[in-house]
Amino acid sequence: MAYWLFKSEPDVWGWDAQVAKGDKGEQWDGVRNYQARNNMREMKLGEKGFFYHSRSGLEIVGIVEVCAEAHPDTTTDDPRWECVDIKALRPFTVPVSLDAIKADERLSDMVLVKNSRLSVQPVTEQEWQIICEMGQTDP
DNA sequence: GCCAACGTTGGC
DNA sequence: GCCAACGTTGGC
Repeated sequence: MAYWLFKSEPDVWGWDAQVAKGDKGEQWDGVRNYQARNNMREMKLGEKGFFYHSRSGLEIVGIVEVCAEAHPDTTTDDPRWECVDIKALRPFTVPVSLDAIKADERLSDMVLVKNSRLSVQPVTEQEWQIICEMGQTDP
């Protein structure tokens, strides 16, 4: 069981928008980066990920679940781009800020810290546990 | 809003 | 296949 992290600008597509889609979820479209796409191809039904607000949020605000595996991105005719569907699972009791993540030595290898530009990224099980604890939320 | 870092494109 | 130019992302 792998864990993931999805980044989005809250002004464009935030947690509230994701929650509003309910259990059907929504495709994570618009990704035009091979690394991010490859990560989505790896995702299996039922795997979980963090939902992170970039730019004007800079914090992890909730947990999402993959509810459809990789399929063509319907927002483009270019067959190279695929995406998964995700649905909101539960919000964090306490959002976990980028500052808090950077301040924790155990999280210094996180992709979020090392490669801030990757919008869909893997999270290790250890990182998953630590961050859920920080957010006072069930993993 | 700025700009560094990174990814992609395209001419050679 | 290299690399300069360009576009985008995202922290600050």
